[in-house]
Amino acid sequence: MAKMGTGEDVCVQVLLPLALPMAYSYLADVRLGLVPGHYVRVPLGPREMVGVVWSIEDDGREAEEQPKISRERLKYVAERFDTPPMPDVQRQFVDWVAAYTVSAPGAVLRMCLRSTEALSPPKPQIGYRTGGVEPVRLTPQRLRVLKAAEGGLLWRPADLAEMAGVTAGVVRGLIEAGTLVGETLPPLEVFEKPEPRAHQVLLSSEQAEAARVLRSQVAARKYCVTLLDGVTGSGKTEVYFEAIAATLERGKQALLLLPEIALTKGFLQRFEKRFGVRPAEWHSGLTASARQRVWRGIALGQARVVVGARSSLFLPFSDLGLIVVDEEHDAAFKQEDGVIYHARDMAVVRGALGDFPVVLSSATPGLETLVNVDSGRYKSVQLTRRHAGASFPAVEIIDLKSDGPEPHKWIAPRLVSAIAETLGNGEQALLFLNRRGYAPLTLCRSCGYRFKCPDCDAWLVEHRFRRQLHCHHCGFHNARPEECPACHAEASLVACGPGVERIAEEAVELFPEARLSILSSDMTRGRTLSEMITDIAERKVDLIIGTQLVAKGHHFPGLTLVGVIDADIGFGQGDPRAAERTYQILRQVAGRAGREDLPGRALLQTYAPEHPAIEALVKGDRAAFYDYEREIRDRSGFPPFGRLASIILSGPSQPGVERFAKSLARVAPLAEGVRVLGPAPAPIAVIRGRHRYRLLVKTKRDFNMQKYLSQWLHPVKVPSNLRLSIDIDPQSFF
DNA sequence: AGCACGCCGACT
DNA sequence: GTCGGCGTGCTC
Repeated sequence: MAKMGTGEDVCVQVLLPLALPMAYSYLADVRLGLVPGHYVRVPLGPREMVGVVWSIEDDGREAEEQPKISRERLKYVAERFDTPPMPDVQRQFVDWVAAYTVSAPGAVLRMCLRSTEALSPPKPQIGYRTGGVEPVRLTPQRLRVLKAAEGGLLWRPADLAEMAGVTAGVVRGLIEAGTLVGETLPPLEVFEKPEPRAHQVLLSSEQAEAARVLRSQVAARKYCVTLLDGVTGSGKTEVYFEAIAATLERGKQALLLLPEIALTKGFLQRFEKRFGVRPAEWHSGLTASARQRVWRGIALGQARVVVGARSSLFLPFSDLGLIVVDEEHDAAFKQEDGVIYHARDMAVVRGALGDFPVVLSSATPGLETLVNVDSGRYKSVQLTRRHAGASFPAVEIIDLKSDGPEPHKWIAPRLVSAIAETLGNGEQALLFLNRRGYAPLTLCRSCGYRFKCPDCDAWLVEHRFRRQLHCHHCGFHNARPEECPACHAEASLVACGPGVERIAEEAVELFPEARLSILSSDMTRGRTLSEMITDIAERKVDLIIGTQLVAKGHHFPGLTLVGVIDADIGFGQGDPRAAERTYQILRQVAGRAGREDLPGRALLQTYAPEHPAIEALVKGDRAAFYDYEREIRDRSGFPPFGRLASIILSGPSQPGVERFAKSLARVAPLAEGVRVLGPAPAPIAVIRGRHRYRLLVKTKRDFNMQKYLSQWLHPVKVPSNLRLSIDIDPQSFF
């Protein structure tokens, strides 16, 4: 339906949600009234696609992106959507993130267009009720449908079919026969406005002061970043809820970012209790229709508060006025594939572009954040006291070198007696081990064969409940064989090391009467997880065995003892970040104990009691740990005192990837204060059959990493069977 | 990201 | 002889 190019057409540059190097030019009738930000449907090769108008030629002068083909050959914009245009600030954000992460703007735009169906108004739903003509034939199935539909209410066909236990065809037949009559249903589920003063809780004086600071920042409507730095159980949530309330009072939208795993029913209920309505939710588990509803609600400004995982940064907020990043240190904020970004850092950028405050909340802030506080870039408010005067649990060490359990056991005698004592008092105990499954490695005693994933460079983890061996890096799993696949010896396979299932097995032997619950992401799915958490909170469980999952802010009032099975996971590889991670998670887990009037204690099993992270936990001296960590990073030039980028190459053949990685390293430009390390096999050298090599670029703090990388990589032709991805600010330093 | 085009092996 | 495997390259 191409029209003739007349003077009535404008040339617009449309960014498409594809990893293309630039926006494409199209013609559009001036009467379409296109402005930058409009969502449009445009032809692309044999198909059509939704994109966003990025710029428009202004009176005679072309926009900076020149079309490479002549104006006569340009195609026409097919449709303009009536959805409000993407705000300028979001387009700036897309460009900024693309430039920072060295990725194509279109690849970032793709994250903004996760629900293209949401661009059109939802089509009205038809509900059906009884009351039409008598059917000619009344089969038993038809009768069941009519019985289900009686009462005069309107039902959707799919629901009717399900209620009557018949197929959709039976319902359709009755509709066609005119027995069921249809009416348009009122649009369901509009977003109710959260009420800032629905239910204010009584804040402690310390909380009130912190809330006052945050409220005044919201009132100032200026960009600033504030670390809400409070020990576990000090009530940070109530404080940032006040900042959200203040934002709502000023008619702005608020975004609360949580690590995906913390987006629980419990948390949403807590929000609902405070604000009277449920917030809009955004995470990977949403259905297509929920996604559509939320996206549209945000674009139209109906949804006022969004609680979401990292991808919610790219939602089309019409009037965003605050971002809160809870558990800001959490590694889950790092997006590891596609456009690689850190949601906490990008939230700060979004705040700067939108000129509004950003709140980072944590009991164990990232070192980067603390250094930004030191330098005055970020402000900080502190909460030092726990609820109702509860103190941080006493942390004690069990030195596994001298006081460890007997061979093939994992719970040391002192921990066993502490658990017995706790359970005897009618209190709850938690055993923490950040390893899923039964055993992280299975080997053959007679020939030494080790079970390894065929597609990854990783041991297979035994899951004894399922009688399977699993790869935790890809979906691979198989049944656990009875005999060794290499030497065929029978009954020679041994499980090495513990996972949570194995700890549970030992705990059952030790405490047969205790009611036990395993909390691990692969054993608890969806609703069951929240049910299990509720069971624990209601004290239907005595002993909890859990992975990382248990560390995330759940409130268990009866829990007074935390035992850490292996406090050393993460040390030893020499990666400075690993020590920080271990410190953060142990501190969080230990903080689960004794939140109310009951004092708590934490026992850490370790081979390295002298490690600064362990010592800091015992002494309760957070500053000592961060001082140590700051010193190490400063001396070695690691972030935040230097910059890092990693270049990951992956491909089907190991020699091919290695050869290209080496050739890439050879052409790295020389520059003052830049070191290119590697290539070395990436931390997990093979994933899903793809071999991975990694180059690490380490520079001084004030260095334009993106410019350097572009100069280096732009002229390079990457073989088409290899993939090159860039990770700016990688989490792991080795 | 799709989707077409194109150049090689095994099938009715 | 064709069907179809997925490598390669283009899309305003």
